[in-house]
Amino acid sequence: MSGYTVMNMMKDGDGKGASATRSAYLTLRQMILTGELPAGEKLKIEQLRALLKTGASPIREALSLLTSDMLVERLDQRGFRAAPASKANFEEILMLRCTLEDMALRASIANGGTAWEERLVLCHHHMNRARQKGTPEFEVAHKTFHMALLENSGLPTLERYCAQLYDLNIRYRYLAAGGARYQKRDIAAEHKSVLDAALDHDADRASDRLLTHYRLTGEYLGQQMDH
Amino acid sequence: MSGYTVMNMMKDGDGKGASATRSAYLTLRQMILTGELPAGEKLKIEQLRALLKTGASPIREALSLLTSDMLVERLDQRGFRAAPASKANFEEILMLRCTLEDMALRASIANGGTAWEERLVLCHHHMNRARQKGTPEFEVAHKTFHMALLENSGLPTLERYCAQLYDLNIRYRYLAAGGARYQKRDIAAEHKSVLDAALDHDADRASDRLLTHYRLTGEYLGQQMDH
DNA sequence: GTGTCAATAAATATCGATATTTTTGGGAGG
DNA sequence: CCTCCCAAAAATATCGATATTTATTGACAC
Repeated sequence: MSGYTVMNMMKDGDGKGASATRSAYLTLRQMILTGELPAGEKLKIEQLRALLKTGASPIREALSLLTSDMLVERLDQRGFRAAPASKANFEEILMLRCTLEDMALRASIANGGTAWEERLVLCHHHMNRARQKGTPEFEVAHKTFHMALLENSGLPTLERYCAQLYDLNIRYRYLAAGGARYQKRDIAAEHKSVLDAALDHDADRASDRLLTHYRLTGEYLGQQMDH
Repeated sequence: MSGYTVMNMMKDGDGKGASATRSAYLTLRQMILTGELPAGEKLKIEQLRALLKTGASPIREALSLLTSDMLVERLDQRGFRAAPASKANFEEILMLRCTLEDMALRASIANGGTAWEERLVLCHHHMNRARQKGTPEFEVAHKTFHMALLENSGLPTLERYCAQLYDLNIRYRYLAAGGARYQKRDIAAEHKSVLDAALDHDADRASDRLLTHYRLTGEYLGQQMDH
């Protein structure tokens, strides 16, 4: 799954050796997710070209790709802007996540398999380790764990939607709280209970724990957004 | 909602007066949906550039945009290809459509409103009229009607997913049957019963009729795909 | 035969310059 | 004082050429 050679290592990762388009895509994506490029802001090609030190073509292409992720809007002949944010949008995303992840998680559990279970355990372990290391590492591990829960569903389109919605939700975490500040809740315990239920093949319990996890976070963020 | 002037009329429609990117986007999209560009086929820039008589930049950007619709895959540093098709993908799409359209339709009905109901009646009428006119007109009107059912949900992200999945499904209609050939079923009656249930604010009945409509079509197409 | 490697051919990706379009701002006319 | 319209400025969109990268081919060694 991750057999790197010196040569193709240049094309993965965070984009240092990748194509200019991919590099720009990853950078801009991060900037929008973290709010460094605020919601609704006009994205001027020239400005971004200077910022990323690359030509206009990679920028334009990256912005077109970000349209897939609903992080950028394209206004024909009038350039691009960072997708606007609103509480209504936030709540829609939360609702969709609950519906779609429920479906994906149940399918994953139904498919089962030891390979998947082991991957799950490993991702969970990595996530806990990453908590000590720092925020960016934890963010990555957190997403990996959540996606691993769903990635046994055999439903790639559904998984894609879930990944998209996950990112959109992260964006609201930054917009609302200015970062990945967590609350008093015992997030680790919530994750553990989802993991345990999944390993027990208890779809109802796993789904319930997962959705509760999302709804609690959603409630917290919703409050933050009201100031 | 559709206040045209001579000036901005140039930027809508099928792309004659629109930007080269938009024009290329619409053309390529149609070609992929109808199978003129077969599933899985390599999409060479030079070849498309010659075909659409435009530069490489609009082509590349259009292909990047088609990535949003899951109609094109991007292989970093190796160009683009039309998204592959499979029966598994077809069935996933059918399943997702049923789940998501059910949700959207119920939300639309819950919101209600005479404006929406009138729009529905009108779209249904246009669709019936278009049946006489010919296939392309009917295709447009058919999609418009189906989307109108959902476009009162107040859930734009969900609507977007539904529209995407609708297109992906259309593609399988062309792949399986070589066109919009309909079967012996009385499609018109199926549409009418969805419309009536929606106008009655009977969400359960409307959803049942709509999903039955999809599943019957899905069954038929599934058979076609087995040869 | 068969596999490897280098040279060649093909295709992609990117740049820099230019054409087009939208936006802005400052009068003239009402 | 407000509105409309035209010119200037800014920004987008597009082109054509070039640099990079990947795919292909054929010779050579094993």
